[in-house]
Amino acid sequence: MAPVPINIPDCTIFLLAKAYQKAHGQFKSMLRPYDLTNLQHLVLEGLWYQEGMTAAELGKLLVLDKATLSGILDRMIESGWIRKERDPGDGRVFRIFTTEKADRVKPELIELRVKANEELLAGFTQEEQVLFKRLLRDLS
Amino acid sequence: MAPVPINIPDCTIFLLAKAYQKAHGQFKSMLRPYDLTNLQHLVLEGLWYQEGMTAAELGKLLVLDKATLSGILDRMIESGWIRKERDPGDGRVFRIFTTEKADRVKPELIELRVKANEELLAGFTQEEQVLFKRLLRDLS
DNA sequence: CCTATATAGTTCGTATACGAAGGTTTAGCC
DNA sequence: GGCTAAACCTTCGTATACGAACTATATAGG
Repeated sequence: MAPVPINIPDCTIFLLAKAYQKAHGQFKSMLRPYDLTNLQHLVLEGLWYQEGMTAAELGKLLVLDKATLSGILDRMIESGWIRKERDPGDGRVFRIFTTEKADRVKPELIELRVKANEELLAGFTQEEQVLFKRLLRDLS
Repeated sequence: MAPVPINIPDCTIFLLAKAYQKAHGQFKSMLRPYDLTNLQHLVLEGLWYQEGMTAAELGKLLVLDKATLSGILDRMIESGWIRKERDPGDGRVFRIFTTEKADRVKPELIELRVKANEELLAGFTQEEQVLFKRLLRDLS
């Protein structure tokens, strides 16, 4: 990832986009050995937090559009990371579960995410790290 | 945009992705009246900074993949925002220029970007704004 | 019981992203 | 001069994103 050019206007939106691009790219390459995309990994983390969520609940938790999520879930079923079950009580709803294939690598993947975050924040002091996360959360 | 759920793991990459998603979405809706996407607007800003750049130079300035840029430029030519000219000296190169259509709305668009940034940072103090931008720049 | 409305998901269209492969043109080197 | 490597750009394949339209199912009211 090339450094952000110095001569770009003082644009926070641009800086944010490039910071995201960099973090996303770094984690993406760490996930390559698992044949998982960033979003697919995020879905697994969401399901490990709470198994059996509906697609709508998962989308709310991960702040993903239902149209986006629909395709991601399809591909993850295709590749055997998750499975879908119709809700017995509500015919509109699917409940999503991780498969054994996913659960086998769960500790590795969580460790990987922790490491990716550490690397990303490696240049910051503890105070800066805490502050950075607060600012990201509190953005208008 | 829904608020970031409290119960998501302490993941900076996720926070960064969602902060970007929010900023991107807000600016996107501000650009809708102009029939410009965020990236198309960014290309215009880049060209106003320096007209006649090659696609490669523009990609470097804006930190965009050349494959991504190729499609964006095509659509912007199609919709009349920019034009391409073969470099007389180097047959491999295209130089990109804004059109009159773009230059007519230049002041509005720049004003719009400034406003979008202000809104995004509205909840922060001056010190926090400066710090936030520094942290985004210095991310590993 | 039946209709009006709301909710859950899918599908479609358009625009990013980006790795990889391919085509063209230039440049370096013997 | 001719060949190889490098630079510039396009194209292809896959995966997001997300608004909008559509289907299927629930639920609320009368």
